Amino acid sequence: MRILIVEDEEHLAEALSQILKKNNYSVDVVHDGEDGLDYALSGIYDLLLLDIMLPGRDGISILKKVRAEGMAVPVILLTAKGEIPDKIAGLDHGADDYVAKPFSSDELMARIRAAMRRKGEVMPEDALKFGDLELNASNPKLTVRGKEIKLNPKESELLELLILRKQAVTSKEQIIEKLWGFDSEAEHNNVEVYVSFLRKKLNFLASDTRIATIRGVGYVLEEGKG
Amino acid sequence: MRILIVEDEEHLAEALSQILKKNNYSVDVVHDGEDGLDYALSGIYDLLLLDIMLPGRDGISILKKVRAEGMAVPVILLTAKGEIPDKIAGLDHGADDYVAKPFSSDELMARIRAAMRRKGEVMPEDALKFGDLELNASNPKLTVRGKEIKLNPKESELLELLILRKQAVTSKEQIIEKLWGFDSEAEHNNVEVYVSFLRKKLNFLASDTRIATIRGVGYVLEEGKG
DNA sequence: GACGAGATATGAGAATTTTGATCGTGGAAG
DNA sequence: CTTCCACGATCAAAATTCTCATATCTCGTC
Repeated sequence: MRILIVEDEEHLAEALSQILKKNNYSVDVVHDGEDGLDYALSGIYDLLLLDIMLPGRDGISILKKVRAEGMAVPVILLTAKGEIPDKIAGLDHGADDYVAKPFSSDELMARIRAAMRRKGEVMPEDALKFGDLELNASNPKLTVRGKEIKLNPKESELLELLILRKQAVTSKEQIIEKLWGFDSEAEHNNVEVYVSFLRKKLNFLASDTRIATIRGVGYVLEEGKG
Repeated sequence: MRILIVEDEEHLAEALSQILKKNNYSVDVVHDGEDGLDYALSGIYDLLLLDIMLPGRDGISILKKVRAEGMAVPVILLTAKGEIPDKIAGLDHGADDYVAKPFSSDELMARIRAAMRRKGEVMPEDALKFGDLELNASNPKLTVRGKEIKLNPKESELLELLILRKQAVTSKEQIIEKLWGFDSEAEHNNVEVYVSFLRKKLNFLASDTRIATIRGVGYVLEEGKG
């Protein structure tokens, strides 16, 4: 995945580059609009990150040219506060999203993923499996040998976490961080409640897989009967 | 709020500094352990962000010295992956938290807020006010001239957003970003529903303040009768 | 083996959030 | 001045999440 950043503020460009590299993207940075257009038209990028205000040629102009060339590459515009009117113009010209400065790296990453997703360049998530379980996380439901049942979001996230961690025991703290965010004041009992919900559904599906309690430690998925 | 970063990796230090400044903290950066200790002991910082691996003097050593001086300043340790054992040692020596690299800016900010909260050096959030409204966001309730009513979390976040933005019109998109996260697929109608909830409560409180609809644009708070 | 403390499980109900349907309204188009 | 339609408001019901009380289990201790 290769991303082009066109941004004249050196500091911001550097910060962006760092963030993206940390997330395993290849990054090229260009500081002015004319160069930006040249790079953009090269066609080697999987996503363009364009500042709107730029020396030489503004981001929207780059966007227009790129689209005029028939390129479908996802584009995210960076806008300073108070540039909201530009937002509309940008989206009209085929931007996939805009991000208002200042933004968090999480936000940026999520928007990048979202933009790529929208373009159909999806990262094909394989169904999550463990033993006889098959979890469809996007439209949460759980299947065991053909029989299926709907999960609600929290149940789904919990099961996903347990499946991803395989044999590793997952502590309640870890579960709380994932499901409620580490800031939260969620109680241990909340975890117990959702474990209980899941067990009920596993039972309904007559699954061989169980959620085992490791007293004082956490929970693990276990296959086969005990 | 003044924060000291002791981190030898220039890039990371710069990124951290950016993030913190964006969040309205004053930041000083030091790249080596000995200097770090000197700065830390100056006592002017509200929080220390210490890398564990450092040239000169490691983060845990700095932490120990600081605590030995009787300083209660919140400390967050930065650890590389696989330094988990250090984590325990650090927490034993009086660190308030540790953050494993790589981390998101959101995570860092949240941990910083949490660390400060824990130390009781709370940012005394002045009650949010607008016109005759007084919003207590932590234990969500809304007061108008003595009369008060409980808000649920989403109502409170919505009103908080509207108050913080004062005269500025807030779009539904912005509201969705704040209340549900911009990743979400929440509908515009969700916003309308919560606006409706709030209006009902404003009405109940006989407030002079109204949530005005700017058709096609968003919502604003307005004081006084029309 | 009996006992007690802490940890875990579960059911029921309350609170909150989300969905869907329906009704109203402002403003552009004619 | 009408008509029409996208946008917005509201209500009721469904779904989900959270809370609380109570039951059960595990393990160390006597």
